[in-house]
Amino acid sequence: MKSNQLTIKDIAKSLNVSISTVSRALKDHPDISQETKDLVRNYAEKFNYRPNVLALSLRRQRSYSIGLIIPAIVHHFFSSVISGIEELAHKEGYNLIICQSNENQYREMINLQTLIDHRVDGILVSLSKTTQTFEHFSEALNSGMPIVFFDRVCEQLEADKVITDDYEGGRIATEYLINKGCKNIIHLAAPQNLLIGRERRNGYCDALRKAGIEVREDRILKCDTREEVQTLRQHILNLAPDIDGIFVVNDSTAIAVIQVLQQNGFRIPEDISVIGYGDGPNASIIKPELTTVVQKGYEMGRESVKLLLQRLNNPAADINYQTKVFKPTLKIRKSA
Amino acid sequence: MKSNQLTIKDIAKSLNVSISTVSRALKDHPDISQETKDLVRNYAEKFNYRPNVLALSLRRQRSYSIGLIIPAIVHHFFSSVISGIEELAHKEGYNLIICQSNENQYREMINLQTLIDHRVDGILVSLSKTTQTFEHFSEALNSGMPIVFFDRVCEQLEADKVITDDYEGGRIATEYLINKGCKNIIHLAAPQNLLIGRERRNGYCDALRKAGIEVREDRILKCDTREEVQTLRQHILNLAPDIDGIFVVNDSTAIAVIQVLQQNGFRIPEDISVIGYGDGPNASIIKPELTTVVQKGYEMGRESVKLLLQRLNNPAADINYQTKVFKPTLKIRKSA
DNA sequence: ATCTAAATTTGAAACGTTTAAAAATTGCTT
DNA sequence: AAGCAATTTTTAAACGTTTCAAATTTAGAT
Repeated sequence: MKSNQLTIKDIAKSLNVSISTVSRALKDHPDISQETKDLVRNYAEKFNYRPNVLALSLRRQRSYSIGLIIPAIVHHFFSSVISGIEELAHKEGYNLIICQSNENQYREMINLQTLIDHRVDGILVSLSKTTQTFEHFSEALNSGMPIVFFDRVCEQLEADKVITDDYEGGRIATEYLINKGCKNIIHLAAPQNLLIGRERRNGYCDALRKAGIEVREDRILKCDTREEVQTLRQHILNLAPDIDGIFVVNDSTAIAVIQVLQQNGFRIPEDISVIGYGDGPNASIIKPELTTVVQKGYEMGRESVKLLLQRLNNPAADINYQTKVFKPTLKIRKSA
Repeated sequence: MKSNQLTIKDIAKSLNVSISTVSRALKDHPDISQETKDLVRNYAEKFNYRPNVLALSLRRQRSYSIGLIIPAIVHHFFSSVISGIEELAHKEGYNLIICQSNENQYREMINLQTLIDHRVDGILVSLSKTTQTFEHFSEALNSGMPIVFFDRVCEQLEADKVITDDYEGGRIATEYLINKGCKNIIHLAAPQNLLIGRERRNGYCDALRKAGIEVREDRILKCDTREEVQTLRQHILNLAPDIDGIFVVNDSTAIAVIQVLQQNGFRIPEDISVIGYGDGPNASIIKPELTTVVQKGYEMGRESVKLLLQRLNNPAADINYQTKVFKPTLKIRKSA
């Protein structure tokens, strides 16, 4: 923040006109004579005047920046969401302030406060895994802050949302396994406080029921990271001889499972079929290549910004929250 | 930017004291009586007063935000750098404005201007692949904007830098191949306008020379993305029968090469050894697992912020730019 | 009671911008 | 040459803070 930046005031002094004349000349206000406009604009051009965005925001009561709270940047899904957000936001003249919650509710709350303090015009959020209460968000919403939730949303919060139909995702994955002839399918699930966790699981359960297969609680494991696969390694291996299909809540966990199984002599998909969720670049690196549910991160990012901008540009429409739902598809490769 | 946010002015009015008293009470200024302090602070607490960061920045002539220009968020290396940056920056009270250049010089220039317009206190940059001229940066530097370059830096620019010793990286990778008995080693290189591209290549060349192996131009291919591997597919396959080692400038390209070679009947590492660069999560998914040069993204991110903060907190030390160099190590797995 | 010093509070300017309203300038008409 | 309208420019307030300098209040000493 070097303050050797030229200001409107400097221009006014140099040119011996008033500050407001400069301001108006720069934005082509009809009151100003052509002569003066040229004078001011040439000077501004020549010395590379750039308005101070901070002052503008303060004056306008609008910052043209939007905040993002995201569990972790390093996951491919999230970073592709960010790409989509960044792309559209910048194109529309907004800049992005990104905060990571690191899957931690407390950090998430701090992040939210930071963004409010910075007077962002709106906020995009994907909930952390450990978030159990939502007052911080409902307070912000009540105070009038536009918030769009994406992917990891929460039912209780009335707000704009962008999601994939995770129930459907769980269903088509499980049905595919069933159609392949699998009879004993386990599910490695996300934490059940997350809606996406419950939905994918429900899709899985309903698909089984529809096929007349009993849903067994001992065949649903909470396991959604590589690390957890290591922790549950023995448990999974004990289960392995009795099962012929696994529906896993995300790709990297699915890959870790495949690796563990392969190391222990199980053949994928001959002995056990595995389906992941996400379709990141890893999916086509693992051998056998991973059959997985496609999640459109980039598009979801864009859509979230769209929804937010709609609300920003139309603050009248107080109510009428929208939920944009992406339909998941199954990318069939070799692992199932 | 809902303006129903409580201001210091509101508090002053409600409490029938002056604005400056409120301001001072809140920051525990010794002039203010304990009584008044309590009064003000209780009120502020009760109604959840939060200072307007925009106004603060304007007044202080310091925004406590730093800008980041990065080629692409979706690459694991860069997203782990971001993580490191975000972590430390937030901890130190700075917030982060992230811009993607998408490997495009023009976008990079726009990004830079945006950040300057936002009066960030300093900027972190990793150059885009297509950046050929550097006036935009030297101008910013000259005007006093602190800039730290990381990973993709440029020799001509005098500034703080954080890099890995890429020459060394190229050297140890190539030497390892030579020690394994490889005699015909090709190099898939990054664009040579990037310093990292030249350095890794030079490391490769020198290692060959030192071993008495002729350096052949036709054995150095510009090829640093999955897509380019597809484009050069036939060329690579034509070369393949005559070679026994490949040093590739990044992991994802290395993986793509392995896949192409395997599909065409070459065995890795028996027929051809392959070494990558980066050590992202993909490296241990591919079969055979990838031997690769380790790049510490998270740590480089943190170090960049550290350097920047040093400069921000010590604007006196005009000169004396620092370059922090990380020593690369080789992670030996199965592909070489 | 008055004075003085110390303690406390307030007013005003500043950061860089916009904009409503007032003021000054111009150019026609007569 | 005066009057008037139209054109152009300026003044001032505002956005939410901080902070210097000035003003006010308090309390102790006479």
